[in-house]
Amino acid sequence: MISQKAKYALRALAALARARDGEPMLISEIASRQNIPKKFLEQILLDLKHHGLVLSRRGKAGGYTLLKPADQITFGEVLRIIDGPIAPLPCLSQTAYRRCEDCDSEATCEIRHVFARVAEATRQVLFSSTIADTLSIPQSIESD
Amino acid sequence: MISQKAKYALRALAALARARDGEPMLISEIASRQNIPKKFLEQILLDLKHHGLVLSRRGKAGGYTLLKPADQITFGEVLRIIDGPIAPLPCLSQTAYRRCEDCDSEATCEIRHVFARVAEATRQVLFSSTIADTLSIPQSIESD
DNA sequence: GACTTACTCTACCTACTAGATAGAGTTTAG
DNA sequence: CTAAACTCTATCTAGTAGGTAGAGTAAGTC
Repeated sequence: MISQKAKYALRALAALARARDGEPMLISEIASRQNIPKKFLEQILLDLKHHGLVLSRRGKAGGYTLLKPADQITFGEVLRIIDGPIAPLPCLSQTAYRRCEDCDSEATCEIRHVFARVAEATRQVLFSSTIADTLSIPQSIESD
Repeated sequence: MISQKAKYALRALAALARARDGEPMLISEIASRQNIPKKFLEQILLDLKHHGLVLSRRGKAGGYTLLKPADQITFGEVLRIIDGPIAPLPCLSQTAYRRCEDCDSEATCEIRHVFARVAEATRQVLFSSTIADTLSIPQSIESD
């Protein structure tokens, strides 16, 4: 299961991708549109900003905008920022490799092979899916 | 990431699959061979027993044995028992479906599609891999 | 240049879970 | 009847998820 935080992050980016060109979007607007606790969303957006996915402006007429085109932000990179490694075992992570403490050796680990295939399959989907893909989902009509 | 507990469970089953035909294997033997805390392993095996994967005998000459052939125990079913749902979102779980609280509707959820593909890809691997697959991994030689 | 709006940052809180440990109880073989 | 071995319930500790609070800072606007 991915975390609630990761879901919020992806949905927030999806909301930004729908924003009219270049117009910054308020945290509070994203929060209400996407049903995300505002103060929690602040943290998430800040995190995404620190990782170069979005850009912010303070003060009046401030808000957030995407820093990269939506089709260049993959689900995989967002999940890595928010939830950490994609791999199901630490010894299979590309970005945060760690030896399994209790494992004698990776060559003789009986379960590593299977999970390597899981990791590969998962990455295949996550890094070929982008925020742009969320734009094709019809949104419920809401009075403006 | 899968839990440590799930790793232990899979490795314990792998150990049982290597046991000489029908011979029950002691918890303590599995624990020492696989480097698993014994008391923790007890709980895990008990859990697997309650789910019909293994069989136990108490008393002298007791121990654990597989209840099904190794090639009929999939990684997926073990993970479900120990870690719960395979799906990355509650609304995509086959065995523990739950609506996402913060989601307006599943039809308009912008991220569900992508994770449905992740779930499918993951299941494909996990339910086609069995404990029998672990038998092909060479084990380090250890003096008996 | 004060006011207001809106992002920024740090701290904190509560409930839950992972990962384990402890120990009394029960079954079986011999 | 006793020793071996599984069974069950309780408990513990550290860490994390998910969220809240509030003071601080920057960017307009009148």
